[in-house]
Amino acid sequence: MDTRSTILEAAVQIFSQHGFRGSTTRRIADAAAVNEVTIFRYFGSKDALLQEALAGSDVNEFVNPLPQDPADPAEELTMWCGTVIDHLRARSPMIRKCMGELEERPELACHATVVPVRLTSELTSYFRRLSAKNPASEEFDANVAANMLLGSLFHDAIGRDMMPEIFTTPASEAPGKYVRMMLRAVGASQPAGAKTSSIDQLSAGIQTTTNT
Amino acid sequence: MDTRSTILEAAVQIFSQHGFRGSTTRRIADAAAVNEVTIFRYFGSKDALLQEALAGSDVNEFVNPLPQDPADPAEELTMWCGTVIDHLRARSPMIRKCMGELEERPELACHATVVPVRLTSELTSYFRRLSAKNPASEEFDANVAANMLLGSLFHDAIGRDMMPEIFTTPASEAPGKYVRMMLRAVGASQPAGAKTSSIDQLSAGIQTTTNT
DNA sequence: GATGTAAGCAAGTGGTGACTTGCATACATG
DNA sequence: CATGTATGCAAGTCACCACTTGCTTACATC
Repeated sequence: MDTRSTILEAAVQIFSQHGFRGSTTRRIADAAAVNEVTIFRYFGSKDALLQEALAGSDVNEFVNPLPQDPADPAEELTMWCGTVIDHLRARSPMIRKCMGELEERPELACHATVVPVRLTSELTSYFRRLSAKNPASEEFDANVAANMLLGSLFHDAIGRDMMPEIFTTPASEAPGKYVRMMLRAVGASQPAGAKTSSIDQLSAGIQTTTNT
Repeated sequence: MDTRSTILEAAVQIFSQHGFRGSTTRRIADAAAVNEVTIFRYFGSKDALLQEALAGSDVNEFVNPLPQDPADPAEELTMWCGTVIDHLRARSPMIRKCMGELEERPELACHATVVPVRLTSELTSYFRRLSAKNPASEEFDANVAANMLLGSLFHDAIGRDMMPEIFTTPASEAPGKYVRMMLRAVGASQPAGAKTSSIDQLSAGIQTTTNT
């Protein structure tokens, strides 16, 4: 592995433990097992280093799209939320640090928002598709539903190690519970083919693929 | 106002803007309009000052209990959530800073948790009471419901200024929307006396105004 | 063998931060 | 008037931090 990326990785790791002010160039150099001077030769300044490090770190992108055509929402959403919450939990120290830097260094903090923003829009449109497929179910605001579900995941991922006592559900089962609760709220607690309210089980069940 | 509390207040304010490392004794002294030395005479060290300041700060105070006997859950919860979210929003910089300090200074960060912990237990037991009063409604996990609702409030209060674009509902209407969604999830979208379970949309539709 | 490049190492510079010391001032109380 | 207390002010100490400079080592390539 080359020196440059070693330093970048070390910077991310140190930043997520100590925040900006606590990420001294010496600490980063030690973590990367390089000489402190090398950092300045490559990046010029601590600011530039951290900027590049964080910008590149969210490139460990989150990809695990929700299906285009909701078939079994409970199953699909539970899976997806499980992956999302794992992602968030793995990065919770980093996320906390970014939030703490919001006022003083917004250009760093914004790196923590790109994934959530994408997740929200993806989940919102999934809920919209779900609602379109279930026209007889109650009307609901897809964006509100998405924000609530993602809010629950955030709260769990970030809050569980700060306040373990408020979560009576074990971490592994939590996503499933959030999903089931939310599906009841939007009136889709049954698989999308079956129907809970009035008339058109058949049409929704039959109309298999619009295209993708 | 006496010097001591002036300093404590300034410390809280500076901390919520700059976090621990950014809260230099000089900055705090300037904000309090006292000499830097005075800080050390009163508190001995920066650590001790901030410890005392956060312990005494009003992040720890929230009083606005939910009614013992749920009468109109939508109304009561919306009111309560509105107050909670206002509380959180007003303190969001401070909360973010505390979360950022979790790894390095847990004894400071814990001050941000005492209110949420109390809120969760209060809301959980409200949901339990609600469920007991509505025995025919679907079973649900009161703690999960409470965590989801509070998670949504947190997400909104803390996330809205980081990612305004993901919230399509204006801040003022958000709590009401979260509450209505959650009440549908727990099968209590009607006032606690009425019932919604599977079949009786009609009764729900007809029963125009319980009161509001 | 000559040259270029990547990196280490030692030392230094200027700034800042926590905390101390010593002294001066103001005010209140006996 | 004398004494104590609360605060200000100037200066200093020691440590750390971002960043620089100058020199050296190791290796690879021509």
